[in-house]
Amino acid sequence: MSEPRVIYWFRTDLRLHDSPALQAALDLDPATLWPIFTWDPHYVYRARGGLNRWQFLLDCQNDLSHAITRLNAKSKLFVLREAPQTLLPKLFKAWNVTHLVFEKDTDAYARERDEVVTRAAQEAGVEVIVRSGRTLWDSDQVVARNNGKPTMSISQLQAAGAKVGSIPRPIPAPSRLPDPGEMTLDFEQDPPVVQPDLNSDRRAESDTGYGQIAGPKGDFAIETMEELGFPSATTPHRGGESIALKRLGDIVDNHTYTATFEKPKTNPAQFEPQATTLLSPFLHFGALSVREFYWRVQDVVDSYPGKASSPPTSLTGQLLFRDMYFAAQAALGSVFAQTARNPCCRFIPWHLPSKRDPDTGLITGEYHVDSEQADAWFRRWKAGVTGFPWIDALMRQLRQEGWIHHLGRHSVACFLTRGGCYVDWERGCEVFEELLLDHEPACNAGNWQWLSCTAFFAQYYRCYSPTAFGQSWDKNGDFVRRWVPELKHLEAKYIYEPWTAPIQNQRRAGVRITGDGLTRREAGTYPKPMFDFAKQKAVCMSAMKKAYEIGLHGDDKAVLDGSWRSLFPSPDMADVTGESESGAEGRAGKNREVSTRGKRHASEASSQDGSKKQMRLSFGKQGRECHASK
DNA sequence: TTGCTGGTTGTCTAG
DNA sequence: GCTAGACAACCAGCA
Repeated sequence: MSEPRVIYWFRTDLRLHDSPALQAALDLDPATLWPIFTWDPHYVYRARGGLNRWQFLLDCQNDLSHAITRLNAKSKLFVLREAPQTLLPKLFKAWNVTHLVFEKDTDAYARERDEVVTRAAQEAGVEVIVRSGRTLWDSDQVVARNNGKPTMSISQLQAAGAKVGSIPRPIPAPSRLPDPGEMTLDFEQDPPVVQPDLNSDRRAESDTGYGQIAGPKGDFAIETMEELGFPSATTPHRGGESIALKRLGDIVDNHTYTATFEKPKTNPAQFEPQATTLLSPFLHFGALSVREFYWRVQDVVDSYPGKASSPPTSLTGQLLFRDMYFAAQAALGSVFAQTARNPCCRFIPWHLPSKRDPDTGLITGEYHVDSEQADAWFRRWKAGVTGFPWIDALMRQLRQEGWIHHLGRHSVACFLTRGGCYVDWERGCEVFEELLLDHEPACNAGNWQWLSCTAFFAQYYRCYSPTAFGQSWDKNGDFVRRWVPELKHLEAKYIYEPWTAPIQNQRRAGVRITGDGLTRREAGTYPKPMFDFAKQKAVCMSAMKKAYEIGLHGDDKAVLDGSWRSLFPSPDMADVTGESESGAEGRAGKNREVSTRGKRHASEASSQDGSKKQMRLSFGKQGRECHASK
């Protein structure tokens, strides 16, 4: 056999430290190794990405590229601008490749992509080597050890993980890299499918990213924000493996912080510096290995003389949650990120339900406006002008910096869904997908399901207050003053409920509480709250109770064919099927009706069926992993 | 089958 | 300022 000529395909593993896949490539002792990154149109056009996350990705790529060049002056991260499914088969031939090596990626799209690429490699006689390194344990093995079921609790994850084996220790970064070979491009570029472009409204200029496979100068350079048509990012958080390792080092040097960390006790209102590690964006891009993170922390915990915290609240516990969501996604595939067809996700007839592609059954990113009022609430939530300063501060920090504290995410997610607006969690999930630096499809969908009490968590009566919760952490409202400068000079006793401030106090603080935040917002004003929270909380709670009693899940026939309407008191309220346009107009203000009529309906149903468990409808068992036995 | 316990991260009020 | 208990009541796992 000829000497190995290896393509190492970087994807969500933009690092040199602790990369089992890169080590596997080097173990081949190749004569030639091309470190490449394919600029994949799927992520550029079909996944939502805000400016801040694009910048963070480019930071990670640049840092990795410099690190590669430090090991071999002839090498760097070579970026090729074409979909990997079409590009790699051409490269196999053009570069006379013998091996393709990459880290396993269990995201729904990534699996499909990698299957296509792997088949093409096999047809070209190229050996494919894949190693797991993105999670503590291989997610597919976790699922297998969880009886093929998605991991829906930390205890399930821990039990399955223990059966898979011990978490591998990190391996060192390589000390040398082989030369890259010739990089002839004697083939045509397959142009990307540009439409639909979910990121078009963020581009200030036209996207020239696909002008040439090797970039505008033909040197396989890393993309720039200008090349992609994006204006500058606004986040102060920068990416790259070197920053990640420095930050991790600083964290574990503080033994007390590392060993006694308890997530629920960290302050969501703390800023500059934040109360948590801010390492999640690095995990997302693979600029930091999760196993490296785990063992660096665990070693501190093991040697800590005092009482250390333990999972799930400890630092390593946070990583377990990440693995739990990854394994749940690995088991369920694409439907994990939506209600429809997801057997583990409860059906709640939220406002603003998603439209679905009738062919694939997957949500399209568009939604039905079943209530103009709910749509206005959603737009105000998204823009950070709800009139609730705690919520608005968080949403503005998210938009500006791409990061908010986990408990802040809880606050705004609860507020949008079961604890305020009664808007579909998929709407919030999409906004987070766009804005979060650390957006991880599995964790984002899982956390939205958790907070909306549709999966993982069920205590819907525990509801975050948009006023009291922030106040309990930050009595003076410094966090609000930082992000909602309109209220900067308001007295602390009014800062979380500015509408209660007498007009003289508003005048003294230089602010007037008026308007809806969306139309004709005048300088020196802050909007009125968009609803009476106590009332709206009661409406939501009652509606949740009703939906729990009915007990539908995303894969129930009644959910998929729209017949769920006959089971709910207000049958025209919302539509998760997305296939019917009926009932999509103007039903604002019916929430209260839902809650009061819901009680009657529930009691009728109970008396007919005898028990709540029997009330759960069961239509076909295929694919049921979470509630088939009910 | 029944009953109990625990579940990363709620709020409010009385004492 | 702190704590305990009420609020209203979910699910999964286990004995």
